[in-house]
Amino acid sequence: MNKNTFIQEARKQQIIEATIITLDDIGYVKASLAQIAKRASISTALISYHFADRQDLIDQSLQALIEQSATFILTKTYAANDPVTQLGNFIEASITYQATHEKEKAALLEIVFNARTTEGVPYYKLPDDDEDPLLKALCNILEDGKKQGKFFVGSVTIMAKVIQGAIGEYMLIGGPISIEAEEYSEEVTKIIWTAMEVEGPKNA
Amino acid sequence: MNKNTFIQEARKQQIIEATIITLDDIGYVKASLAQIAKRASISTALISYHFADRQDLIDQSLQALIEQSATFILTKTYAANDPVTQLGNFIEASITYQATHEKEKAALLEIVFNARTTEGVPYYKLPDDDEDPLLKALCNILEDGKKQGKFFVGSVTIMAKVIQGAIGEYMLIGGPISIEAEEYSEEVTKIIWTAMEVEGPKNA
DNA sequence: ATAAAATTTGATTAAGTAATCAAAAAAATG
DNA sequence: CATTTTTTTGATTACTTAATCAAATTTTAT
Repeated sequence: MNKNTFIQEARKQQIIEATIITLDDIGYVKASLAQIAKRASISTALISYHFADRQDLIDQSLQALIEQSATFILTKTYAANDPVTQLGNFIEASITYQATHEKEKAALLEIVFNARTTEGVPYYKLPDDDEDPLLKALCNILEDGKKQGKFFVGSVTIMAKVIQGAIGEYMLIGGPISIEAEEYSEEVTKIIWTAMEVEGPKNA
Repeated sequence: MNKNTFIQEARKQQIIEATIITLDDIGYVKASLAQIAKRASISTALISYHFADRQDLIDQSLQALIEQSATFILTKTYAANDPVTQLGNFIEASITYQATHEKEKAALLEIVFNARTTEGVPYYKLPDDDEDPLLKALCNILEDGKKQGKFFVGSVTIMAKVIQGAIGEYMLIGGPISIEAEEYSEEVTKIIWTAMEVEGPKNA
């Protein structure tokens, strides 16, 4: 039952990886079970054996993608203790993750903008506020900085959205990347700090 | 040939409208010709008569959506002459458009994040810089303000992305809208002006 | 009104879809 | 080594898809 679960878990992981590759490769619309199976070098029936249905596979892939990116970003974020540095870390890590995880970034986009609940509600319209650990962390950092008198913010919620937007926008720069990740994240950090009138190290 | 074109054009317009409604309704994946035809109360073959293929229909719908929003936003933007007000107008008009054109907003998202070129390149990865009239206008405004010594901007390109990101983020707030359009656009304008050290009327 | 042209439809086609299932293969168990 | 359990497959299922086309309808022109 132990090793058994390991093997099962390994195969599920393999199928999820193939799903991510397929989504990046040909997009959500054409990412059929057949296409995913081909990339995993298995039969389509095996996917059905390990996952309840296509929706289930997509959902588990999404969950894996979210967890992976959140771990990466939050680890780097909380390497510091003060909100000013944390914010800089958060922005930099978010951009870096995208730049170094092309496939995962694309797959995440494909799922979020295509999948819908059984009731037909698109995932991107679901209230992310409660669930999204990244948004939560970002809001906490902003609240902290505000309390400590380091940030001057009107609405924390809206400032968080603006930061998320700036990060998200980098996702959409495709093909031959015209703006380097480092340049972009430094400049965005500078902009956000200025907007909050931070006397930061990069903002002098 | 004159009235003829009118009728043809009217039908095409009707089909494009049905496409937008369908995309908003059930999403790109399920927006088949049959579903679109049903909503237009016509046969599927009639769609094929007026459009080369599904891709063509989607492309023409996208073009219509882009033109409509660009006209709306740019008209309001250039009601003013100075870059500071223009920027405020641009942000406000962009948010307002989304808030008042739910269906069009959703349809645009569905197309941009789903459609791909024949070579398989997703539309959102296409280099928008050259074509997108909104980005072009935004960059011009920022350049103007910079030249006139009213904006302090490091990289105009990146500042434009940040603004676009803040606007785009509002698109993704779905369901029971937690933030009012007016509040959001005013706060964003304030943030961006502060980031560029603008002494604006709303920024005192 | 009649002929010609444009528009619209219903039926059909060929291809692809997710999911199921009995049977084969592999692995784990005693 | 034999047998039970888990894993995997190939074939089949019922269904949806975009696109085509001859025939019917409507519109336009004469």
